Amino acid sequence: MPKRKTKKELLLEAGLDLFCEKGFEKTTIDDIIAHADCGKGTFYRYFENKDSLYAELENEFNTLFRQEVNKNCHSSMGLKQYLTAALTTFLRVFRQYQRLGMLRFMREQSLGPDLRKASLSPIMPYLVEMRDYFKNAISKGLIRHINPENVVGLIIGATHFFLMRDFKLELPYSAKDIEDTVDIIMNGVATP
Amino acid sequence: MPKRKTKKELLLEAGLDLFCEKGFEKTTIDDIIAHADCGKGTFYRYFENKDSLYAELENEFNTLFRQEVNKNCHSSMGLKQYLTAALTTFLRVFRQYQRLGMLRFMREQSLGPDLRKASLSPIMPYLVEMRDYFKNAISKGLIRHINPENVVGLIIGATHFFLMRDFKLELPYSAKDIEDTVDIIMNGVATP
Amino acid sequence: MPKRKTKKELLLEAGLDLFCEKGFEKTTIDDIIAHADCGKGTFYRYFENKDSLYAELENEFNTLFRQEVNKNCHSSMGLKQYLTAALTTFLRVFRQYQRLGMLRFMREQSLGPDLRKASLSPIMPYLVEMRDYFKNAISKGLIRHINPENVVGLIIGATHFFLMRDFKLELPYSAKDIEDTVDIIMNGVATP
Amino acid sequence: MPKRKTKKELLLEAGLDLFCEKGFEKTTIDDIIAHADCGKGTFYRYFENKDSLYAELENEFNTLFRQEVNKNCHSSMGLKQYLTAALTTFLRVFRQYQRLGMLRFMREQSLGPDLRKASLSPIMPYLVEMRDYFKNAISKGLIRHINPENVVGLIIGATHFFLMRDFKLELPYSAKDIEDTVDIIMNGVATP
DNA sequence: GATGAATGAGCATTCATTCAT
DNA sequence: CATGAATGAATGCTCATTCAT
Repeated sequence: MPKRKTKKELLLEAGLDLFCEKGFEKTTIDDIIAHADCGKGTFYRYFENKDSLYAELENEFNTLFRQEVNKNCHSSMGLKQYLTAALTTFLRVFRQYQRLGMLRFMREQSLGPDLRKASLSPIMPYLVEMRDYFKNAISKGLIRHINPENVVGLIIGATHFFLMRDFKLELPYSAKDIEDTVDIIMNGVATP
Repeated sequence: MPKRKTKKELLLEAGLDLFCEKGFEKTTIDDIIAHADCGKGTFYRYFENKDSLYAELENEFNTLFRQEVNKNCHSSMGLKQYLTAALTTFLRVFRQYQRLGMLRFMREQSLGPDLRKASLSPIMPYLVEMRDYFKNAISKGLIRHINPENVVGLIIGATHFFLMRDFKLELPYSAKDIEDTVDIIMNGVATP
Repeated sequence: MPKRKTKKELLLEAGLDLFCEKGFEKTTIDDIIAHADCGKGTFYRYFENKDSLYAELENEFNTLFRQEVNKNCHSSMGLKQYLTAALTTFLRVFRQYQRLGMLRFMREQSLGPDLRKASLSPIMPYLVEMRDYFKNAISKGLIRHINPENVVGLIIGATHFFLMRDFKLELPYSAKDIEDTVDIIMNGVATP
Repeated sequence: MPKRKTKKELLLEAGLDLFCEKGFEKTTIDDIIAHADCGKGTFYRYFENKDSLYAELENEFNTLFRQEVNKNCHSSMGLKQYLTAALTTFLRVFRQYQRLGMLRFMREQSLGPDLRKASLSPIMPYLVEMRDYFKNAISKGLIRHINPENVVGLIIGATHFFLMRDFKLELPYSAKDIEDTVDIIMNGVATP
């Protein structure tokens, strides 16, 4: 028995749809309530304003992201396995909840420096964990002496590249692309 | 003898400053003319609207980007040299004209799919050239058989990562970071 | 118990008053809302723009005009009676709802040919009916063989003259004027 | 040898063209100078503002009107001849200089009562003369005892009707229409 | 004379927010 | 709980007018 959606859920969904479709700034509250098929007063019953609806959407995303990373990336994994898991998870979460991921991405561009830093904080722990994985791998002799942050950078960067290429050119990434990327990061491109 | 700036130049500068400071949507034309110290009519003498001022700024950026890439990255370069030149140039252009670079980046998030594709086109030639460089390098036996697009992806991705880290956390990249990144792409992280 | 006027009614009235007083073009929406004592948003809740408020006023006028003509002019009337009824009705409607009548008149001068033709269409049926009355009167031998359209022309023309004289010189027409005019149309000015 | 048009003449012509095409209010000074192919300063050298350009156009029209009436309508004429001449002249002047005639007509609708009266004054002398012709005709026994103003009214009204029908429906009047109208005014429509 | 860059008052329109029902 | 009429500050844009060259 599919539970009937509450007005609040309808509004959140409408906000997500419209923010993604037309951008945050260009979406009006009138748009949202029309999409959610409810009155203006109802919007203000559940949300203080557009920003606060956005904040709730972002919370949802952060929760999902955390769950997925916890489930898939462990410090006990081998290097190749870990790299693959991290890249795969990042890509999957951003794609599976694509609209939320994009939304977060778009939104934070228009914030001032302080808000921008704040918006990073729920993501940071995972990046720190990742860095620690590589730091650890260096001390174990699994990888060469390289600033571990730059390894993280390549993974994040590759994620960004694949998503952007998909977003802008509608060219989705394949399993082979991930494999290739992990291969480059592990072994480099140069012929031995 | 410092040439007196024209009203149009003042407006372009004001637009750039403010778009970067407060975002495109939140910058009003009143803001721009106050910053440029001129009347409202003057704005509309030179620009049809805010979008058209933005478009001129973007043209400026594309021109600068093209010039820098042409000057610094040549197909005759060796692999290491090329990777370093590409990464350095990308980073420098985006940073030197940082506000323009960021602006372009921010702005395109709020466009529909078609405009998004269009906004890519002036950048594409350089990405294609880069891919061709790697394709060529494979046939010469300089690098292993890897989809050259994924190599491009790592360079673009790394650029993005360094800029974002700077933008969001105010942690600028160093020459060592670039060296590290080139090293990883060439030789991989794994111990031999 | 005088029913309270709705905001929309107040706006329509204010529009009518002001269009007549200062002309359509010179009346601003600020004028209208000040006159109607309501906020700017309220105007845009009920009307898309000034033109659409005007269109509603014109509809009102056309409805009133139709009702009056239907009530007062019948094909069964004798010639003198019909001429008097037509002239009287036209004059009364335009005067009773004087401001609306004048307004329509003023407004249509500034329209392009197509809109001008369109603006005629709700009036045309009554002119056609009138022409048919005279056509019929000719075949019955009541009036001489004269292009019936020219008879209609004289009635419309006389209406226009009386209204303009009133409007411009503040010299209203009298019952005697109507009688005279009907007399001329029936019997001519020449001595027998 | 066709003299080259002066800038002022070009501006007057442009004003006339555009006022007629788009109405007085909707014509901007920018439109006018573009049409006349001259600079903005030049407009203000010759005219104080749009109204003063209009006033010059109206003067032109009044002069033409006066000349034509003086040439064609004389108190020595017989009744039929006079009626025909008056109607013909009015129609011809308004049509021949159609745009000027229409323009005057359109413009005066948007004036306040005082300006409206003022705008009548250059026309009034001819209407007064006409009334005097009929007053005189009554005393000579040429026409019946009828308020002469109402006869004038029918002539002016018929003029208006023919011009409006042409303007709105693009149905121009014929010589037969004029003949008919004169016939009605002289002899009435009723069968003897 | 002729020009057009610069101006800003004025106007239409949008949209977040409030509040009585 | 839910609604939507009412609001007005904020914003984009137009256009008559001025004035230095």
